[in-house]
Amino acid sequence: MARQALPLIDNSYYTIIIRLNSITASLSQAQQAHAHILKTGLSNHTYITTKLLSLYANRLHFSDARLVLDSIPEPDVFSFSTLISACSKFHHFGNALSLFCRMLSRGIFPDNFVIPSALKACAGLSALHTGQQVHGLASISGFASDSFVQSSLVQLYIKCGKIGDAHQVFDRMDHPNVVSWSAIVAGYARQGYIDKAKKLFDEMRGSGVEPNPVSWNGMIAGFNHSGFRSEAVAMLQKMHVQGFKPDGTSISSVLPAVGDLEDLEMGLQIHGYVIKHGLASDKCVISALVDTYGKCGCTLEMSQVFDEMTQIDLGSCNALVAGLSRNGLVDDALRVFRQFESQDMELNVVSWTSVISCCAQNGKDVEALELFREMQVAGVKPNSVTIPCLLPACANIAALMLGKAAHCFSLRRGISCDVYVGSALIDMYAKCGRIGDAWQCFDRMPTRNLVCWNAIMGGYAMHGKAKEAMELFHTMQKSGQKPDFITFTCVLSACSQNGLTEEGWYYFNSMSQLHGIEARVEHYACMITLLSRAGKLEEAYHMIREMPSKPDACVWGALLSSCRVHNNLSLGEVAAKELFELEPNNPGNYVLLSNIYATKGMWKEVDRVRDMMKMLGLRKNPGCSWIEVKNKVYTLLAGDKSHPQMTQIIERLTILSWEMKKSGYFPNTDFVLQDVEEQDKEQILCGHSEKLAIGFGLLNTRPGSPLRVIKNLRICGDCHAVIKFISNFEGREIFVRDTNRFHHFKDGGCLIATLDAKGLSHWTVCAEHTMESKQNYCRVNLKMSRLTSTKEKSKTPLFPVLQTIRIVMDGELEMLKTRVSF
DNA sequence: ATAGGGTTAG
Repeated sequence: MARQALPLIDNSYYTIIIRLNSITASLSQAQQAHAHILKTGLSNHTYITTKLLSLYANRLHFSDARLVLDSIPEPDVFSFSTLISACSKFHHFGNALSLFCRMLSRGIFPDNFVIPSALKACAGLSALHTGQQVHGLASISGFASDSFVQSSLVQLYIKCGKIGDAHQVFDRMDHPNVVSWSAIVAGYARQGYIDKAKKLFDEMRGSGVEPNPVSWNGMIAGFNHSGFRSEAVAMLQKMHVQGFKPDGTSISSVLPAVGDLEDLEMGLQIHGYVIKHGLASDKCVISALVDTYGKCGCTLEMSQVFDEMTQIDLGSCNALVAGLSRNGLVDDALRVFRQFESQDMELNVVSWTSVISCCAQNGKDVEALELFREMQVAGVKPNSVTIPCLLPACANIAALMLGKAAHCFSLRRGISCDVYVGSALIDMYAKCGRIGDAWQCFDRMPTRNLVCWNAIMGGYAMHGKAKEAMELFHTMQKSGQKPDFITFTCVLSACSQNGLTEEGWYYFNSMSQLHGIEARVEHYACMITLLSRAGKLEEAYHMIREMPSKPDACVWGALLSSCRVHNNLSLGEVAAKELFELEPNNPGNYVLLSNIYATKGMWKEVDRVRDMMKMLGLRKNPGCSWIEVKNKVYTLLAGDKSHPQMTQIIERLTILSWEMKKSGYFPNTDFVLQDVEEQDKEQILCGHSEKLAIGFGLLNTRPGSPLRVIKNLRICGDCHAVIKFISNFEGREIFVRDTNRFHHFKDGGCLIATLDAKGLSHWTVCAEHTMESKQNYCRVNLKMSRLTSTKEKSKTPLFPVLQTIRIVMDGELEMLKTRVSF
């Protein structure tokens, strides 16, 4: 489209151009000029209007720019290009592409300036397919050999992970300049092709193009990104040796690698370099330093770097929160976070995700969900990192509905294919008893990494589906994915739950022989469980003795649990003695031992264990009876003895107890009552013991409907027997999960299977705890929540959901209170 | 008028 001829003499025309050119910052100047242009009728001049459009666009006033563009009677490629490139420049990629399409649809032919802008937008959106179409367009338009176009194509393909395609374009370039060289080299480094990257780096020099600091930094960042940490550090050293001065970017690219390597020495050296070269004013360098010290466990140095910072920077604040959380200083992390919040800092998605992840990783599941709600209220949008941080919290408290909402959110945001999101979803569904949904998530993933495979295998193992887990193990290998030690933990735990001794041994041995993976404590724990469940207690004990590393609580716990099942006193005492050392505050161990004594009628010893617990301040009552359970219920309900269900509950418990005794369960001992804090009445009521919870569940669900018990605790022998008995007696399926401790989980009789989804109200008994903070068990909180019926579900909005969920949860408590008011 | 490198959350 030819531009309009300039008027010969038109003062206002030149005046306005001079004026437009002189506008530097102020938007109001642009608006004034705009008004003037409209007034003088100069808006027909494409050159002027395009200039104006550029003013608006480069001040991020896209809507005004768009208005101007639309007002141009015959816009040319230059007008469109101006706006499209501004959109791309400021990351408004969607706008850029829609404008590009509009341009094409108006029959305006693209030029070699607009195509790179469009390609940049495609790269920004990782829109490979659209990018390929633009590539095609560039080819038929004869711009495929334009070096800017080629360079943009290289960028696009690298961004979309198509390094091969990027290289093809690159190869066709006549004389790639340092920019293109750097891009392709960084692309290879980022994808983890370190040898290829190094080779190209040398080739670049060979072809007479000298790398500049950007080229070096690209390599360092690329290596770091693909997990080649030592390579990244080595690259920095090489850069330094060869006389290139590492700048702030080099330092902030290499520091994460230094932190991951926990190479404090290197960190200190780099810190020295930073001070010496005046890089301490660089925000990224500071936040990376905070992060590095945090990763090296130097919280003092970390705080020092943070405090010395002259200007507060969000990145460093986030790094500080993460560093505190990483070093177990959860309360400090939360306090610091709240402090930043109260200072009116513009917290971003990283800030919120850090603190959510901090809670979720430290047993504060409910807090994590509450923070997620606050995040939504604050108007910060969760992303593909937030969701996998949140999902474990959902899984731990079996908040299936919220987990599903997070799933819907991921689908809508198009992040459900992300390997982290997908793996977290698989895990969440599996832990909420929905192995079918977990499988669907897995099945629909377009790309899977090891984490995904492990998640689904772990899920099947958790559900006692050993056959499926083993099949997946082989499918995975066929697909070329190599197993790691977690894979073997999943497979072995699947075997151990199903008594597959032979298979267990096979996988255990093949681990080091075929895959070069040394057996860790958790693998031994699986084998110990497998052997001891099969009654081969001596063999299990022998294996513990032969273990290369020090057996941990899981190992001894597996033995003790089975000793309780088989009532093997001598080995039980050995295991208990070890456990009392390793986990002096875990009441379950004392209970298991005292149960063995009780079975043998050794009441003196039972008393001795009781005394030990009393001395340690462990509020547990080993070997207490159903009578005591009943008394407990009375005490709890003291405020309202006339509750309509009270009598029924007591009756039910009495009948069950009687029937159990009659059927020969527990000839000598009675049930274990899980003791909890008096002040948390609803918690006591909800999860005082599996037996109570199941009792309530039996009472409040339709006969025959499945129940599930979700526990994060080691389930001791008696509880197993209760569950086993009730499932037979009531003809109900009772699903039990013991998070993260597959090998302690499930005795022969406990079924684990999928819950039905017929909209029945299920009771979910959640024991929330898990944190074994290094050595000791923390306090155990038991919780109960109810999964809503299908009807209720449909009323619940998806996202943002937490507010609703909270209300539902509180509502549940209300409901509980009215049912069994306390 | 267009182009390559950075921190913090999994």
